[in-house]
Amino acid sequence: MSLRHAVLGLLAQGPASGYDLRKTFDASLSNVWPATQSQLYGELGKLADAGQVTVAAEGPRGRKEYAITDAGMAELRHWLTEVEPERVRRSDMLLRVFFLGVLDPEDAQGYLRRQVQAVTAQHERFRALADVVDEGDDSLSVYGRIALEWGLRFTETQREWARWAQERIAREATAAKG
Amino acid sequence: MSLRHAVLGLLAQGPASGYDLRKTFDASLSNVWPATQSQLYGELGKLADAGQVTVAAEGPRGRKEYAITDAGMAELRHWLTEVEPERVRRSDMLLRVFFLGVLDPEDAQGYLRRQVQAVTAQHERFRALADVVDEGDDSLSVYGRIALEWGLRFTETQREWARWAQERIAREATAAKG
DNA sequence: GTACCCATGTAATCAGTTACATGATTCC
DNA sequence: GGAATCATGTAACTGATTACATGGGTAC
Repeated sequence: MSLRHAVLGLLAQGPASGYDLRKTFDASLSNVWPATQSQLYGELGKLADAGQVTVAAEGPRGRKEYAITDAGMAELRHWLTEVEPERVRRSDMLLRVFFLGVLDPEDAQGYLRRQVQAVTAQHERFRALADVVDEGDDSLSVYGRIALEWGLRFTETQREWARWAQERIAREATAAKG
Repeated sequence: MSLRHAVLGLLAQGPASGYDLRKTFDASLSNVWPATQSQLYGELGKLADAGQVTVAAEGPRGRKEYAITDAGMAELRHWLTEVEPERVRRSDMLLRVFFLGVLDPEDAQGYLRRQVQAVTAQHERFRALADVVDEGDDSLSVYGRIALEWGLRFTETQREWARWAQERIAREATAAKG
């Protein structure tokens, strides 16, 4: 049910069309909540039916500009302050870790080595993004920067963990041989 | 498509029934890949149709014990070594952060304070789990412990981040007033 | 006039959740 | 005999992904 709130949150910053929202999603929200074009248009329709957004203006090429209503703002605030975030997060990266025992130790270490590389690359992408976001002073930039800081710290932690895990498996393998 | 591989991974440790798998999921895999009973039985049926598992034995009460086949092991190894894990992870906790600007600073800080509490509680649960897992010496315990270490480090990082974010918002609010 | 971007929508499919439905066996 | 546990399955619904389909406006 979070896509609905993501849309409300973006419309709380100002009116926008489905097309505008898609670009904002791709640019800033895609790291925490990806959404496809068809999902967005569908959700806007449902929100309009529920009275949480309205078509504020129509433009060329059938463009519909949506605005959040009072009911929509109330729902957004409710979600922000009263609804507890999901604590379980699916991770197929960690799921694989449970089963590394079916590989020989070299391949298990290879898996973790690739994770170090991948997460390092992602850290660099976040770093580059931070430079851009630091320019902005709108609400989405200010709080987007805080979310991005999470990404920077998270990728750093994950890199250290993957290195630690690699070593632990190496020691495990040596102990088994000797 | 990861549930399929989670099931293969568990059956790689030894034969089991759908009922057994459900218990193992609840006990160890639920933190990285939750699955419901109905999903499990459905997936076992599909895997059997695909020839990646077989019914190795039947027991009382209609119990079917499944075993992984060579084709299933090949698929599992392929998934572990060749398929890149998803890098995007949905987080409604972080999604909310983007929109904290619609709240007044006190409520925004309240949100982050609650996250500190929630993640601290989860850290403690992981710590308790670690004591239990450290006892086991089977493959799932050894690698499960490595996954758990990720959880311990991740929750620690998240707690520090949430504290930092709280302070940053406090400073932001003071600067806006002054 | 043609290529590119703006702009919206539908259909099919898949994964995951919740609820329902049923019955056998074991323990006391 | 009754409760708890073992054990499997189906149905309805929701959310997300992929692909398809269409057409208007703008810049050159």
